[in-house]
Amino acid sequence: MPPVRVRFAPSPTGYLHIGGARTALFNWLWARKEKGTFILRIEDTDRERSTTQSVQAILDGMKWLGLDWDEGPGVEGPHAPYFQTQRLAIYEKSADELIAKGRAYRCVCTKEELDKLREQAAKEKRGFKYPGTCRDRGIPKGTKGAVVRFRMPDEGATAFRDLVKGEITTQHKELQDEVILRADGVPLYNFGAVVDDVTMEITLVARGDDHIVNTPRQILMYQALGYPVPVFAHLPMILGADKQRLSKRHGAVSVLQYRDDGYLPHALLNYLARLGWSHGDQEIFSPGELVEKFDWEHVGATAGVFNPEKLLWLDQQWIKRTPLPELAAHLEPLLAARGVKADPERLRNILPLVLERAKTLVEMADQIVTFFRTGVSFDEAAAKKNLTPETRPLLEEARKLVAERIGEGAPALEAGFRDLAARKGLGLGKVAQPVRVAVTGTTVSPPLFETLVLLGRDESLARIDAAISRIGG
RNA sequence: GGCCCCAUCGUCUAGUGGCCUAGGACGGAGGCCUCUCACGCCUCAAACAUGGGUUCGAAUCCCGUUGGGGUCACCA
Repeated sequence: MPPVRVRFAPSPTGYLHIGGARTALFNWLWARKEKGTFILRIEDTDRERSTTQSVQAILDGMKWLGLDWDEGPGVEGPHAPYFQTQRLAIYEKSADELIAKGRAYRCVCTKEELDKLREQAAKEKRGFKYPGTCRDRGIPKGTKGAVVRFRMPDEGATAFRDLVKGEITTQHKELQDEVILRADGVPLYNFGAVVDDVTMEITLVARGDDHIVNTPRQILMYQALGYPVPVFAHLPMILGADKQRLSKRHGAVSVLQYRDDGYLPHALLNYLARLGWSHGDQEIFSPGELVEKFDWEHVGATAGVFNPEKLLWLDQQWIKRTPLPELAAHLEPLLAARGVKADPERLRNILPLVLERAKTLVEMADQIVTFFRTGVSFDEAAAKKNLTPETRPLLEEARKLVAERIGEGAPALEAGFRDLAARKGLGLGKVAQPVRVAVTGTTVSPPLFETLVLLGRDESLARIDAAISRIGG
């Protein structure tokens, strides 16, 4: 068996979206598992819609996810260039070959003429098919405005065995002579993809199942060109909650949006992999495990609904599993955006405290900043309920306790507070809650005693004092 | 509409003819733990779309129906 060569071939007409990312992921996984080659090819033949910003956005998305490519933009390789618009000569040569073989021909029918016929057919509720007007006219190379059409066989059928969908057969009478090369030499999708997959020696094509209809046509082109046909794997669509194909209407669909929303790339990778693929009952997979365990047998054939809540859960799981230094690195830009330049050593001590109660990095950052600021802003409702003349004596005693024993560590502080509560005939919660509000401004926080210790003596006392004076009286 | 694909809890899925009284996960409900919030743990509710076959036996194989999706460009 020849070495595995797979590719992800996005068209740069927007950001890298969830569906594209999953296609890229499955290709990447297969390449890495088989020690093959993963190629990134930019299909920028739609000159109207392709932009360099989109190319950059796709590259950035891939990099953030850790889907590194062995050949493609930036790394090049033996089949460079990897932008289709830079490969025009190759398509022209292939098209000429096809014409010489009688498998394609030049055509001067205008789009306007054809659109008219199409409209007419629609009005009469008939299917439209290119009538083959130019099939045998022998229009020569160089004719102004001439496109190249592929000549589809009139009879018979083409079948292939898809790795996820199984046997798929298409009758040739369903096919029509489609344009493969525009007058300006820019290829259309089916042709460009085939020529590139051939020249780049692609062995397996994994893409969205919206391409199933294209596959028989492409197979016919491989055959006409005299090349071996790769294996195909058509991945089911990703749907929104309304079971419609996932789109902007469904909210966040850009991979980089998830980065900005505080998701870990491993979490998104994990989620995307499990959406359409499974390995028994296992839910959590590191990228390494994915590479090790991925297989086509367990890729499902059913379209899947994107479930943001499960992704959120996975993110939380990955926050808990990510090594602290790595987590700190992910957090750094978020903290910087909040005006905090965190001392690494201190941050490392704080992380374990907030890690358990955050589902995203954004939530974590929001919980961390209080440790690096002086003073606190009070949640009105929390203050009103907990910072009252009744709790003032408690706060004063708590202050004394903190002043005396904070140096002994969190367990000692806790013992002291339990003592205090017992003396007052109260539960620990009754004493701790006002102090929590005093120190954090809210009723929700990491464990109080650890929080105090991490805040340090001076800041803890300052905050308690501020709370007491807020009560006044 | 033609053609193609798909069909297990609300969602992601396990299941490849007997191990299925259909398993896991998210979400939901209840509980335990507890200084708050989380985490964790326990329990519960929740599905084989439908009708025919094939077979000793079907969630698993075949056919129809229904439902959903895709595609019908000089877009990809």
